[in-house]
Amino acid sequence: MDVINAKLRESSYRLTGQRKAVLNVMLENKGRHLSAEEVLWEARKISPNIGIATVYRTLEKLASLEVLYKSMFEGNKYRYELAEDEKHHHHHVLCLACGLISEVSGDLLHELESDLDEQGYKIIDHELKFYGYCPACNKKK
Amino acid sequence: MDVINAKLRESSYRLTGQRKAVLNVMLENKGRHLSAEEVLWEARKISPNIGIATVYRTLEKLASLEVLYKSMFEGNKYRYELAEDEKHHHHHVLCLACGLISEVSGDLLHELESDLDEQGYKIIDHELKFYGYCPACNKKK
DNA sequence: TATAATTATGATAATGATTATCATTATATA
DNA sequence: TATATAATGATAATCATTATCATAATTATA
Ligand SMILES: [Mn+2]
Ligand SMILES: [Mn+2]
Ligand SMILES: [Zn+2]
Ligand SMILES: [Zn+2]
Repeated sequence: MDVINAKLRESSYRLTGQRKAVLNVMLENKGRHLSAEEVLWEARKISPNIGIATVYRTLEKLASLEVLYKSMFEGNKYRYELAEDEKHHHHHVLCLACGLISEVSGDLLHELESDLDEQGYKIIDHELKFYGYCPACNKKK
Repeated sequence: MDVINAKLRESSYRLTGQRKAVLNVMLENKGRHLSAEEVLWEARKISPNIGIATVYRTLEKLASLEVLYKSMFEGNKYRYELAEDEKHHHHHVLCLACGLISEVSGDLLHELESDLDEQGYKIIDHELKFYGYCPACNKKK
């Protein structure tokens, strides 16, 4: 939280009531992947008049500061999650039955990346998503 | 092409002029990743009155038959490519400078998948995207 | 063949997430 | 306090995709 505050100040972003609200929502949902709309409903419990535009703006700012990660899940909707610097670069498993999003921290992709390096590519980032059934849904069948 | 025809017949889909046009476009662009809009323009050279709805419908059908692969690239737009069964499950490298989409056929992800298997997951599919600079753009800097 | 049933098409409206606009308000600075 | 700057919320615009629906083409049936 102090780190986040520092990042905001560095970029001369004011920590307004609305931004505090959005931040609180994300902090209280550590580990969850929320859509802008979901953040809006939660944030309105703290800052009742906050508008969707401000939510989008704040989420974008926080993502650009790497306080949040932004990722597309349903194919037409972004979701945001708190970036915990420990598992900096993690990946996702999506359950095709219940929609559960779980995480994979292992990262054996560096071998592929170094292959690409040798071919002349400069790889900056990668994103991996597994699709399948979570343990609970897998048992039910 | 015979295979595709067979697949269509199996599903009792008529191979209409419009569908032939869309198919031709995809066949003549083997290896490229086209948006629905791009397919529309090309298809109109063959079937001038074809509408965007028919293009979407046809692309969806062909994707469900696994004749095409469908994948999101720009974050808000799907692209379709001919599914060549050789490199069945390939992955993508996106150049952040010129937008070039190249492909990675290596697949070291099975280790991650088997980890998940042991945890009770049933993995059906996965999608990996690298973001970075292609060799050409990488040199220019 | 004539007719009925099915499937496909194209124009256009609707949808839904995101972005842009703009007048108003809050905050910081001189 | 006056003034510049940043932030906000309502709402319109955008853009890809999907739904609707009347019409046309194809196939099955009598
Ligand atoms: Mn995550
Ligand atoms: Mn490809
Ligand atoms: Zn599940
Ligand atoms: Zn490039």
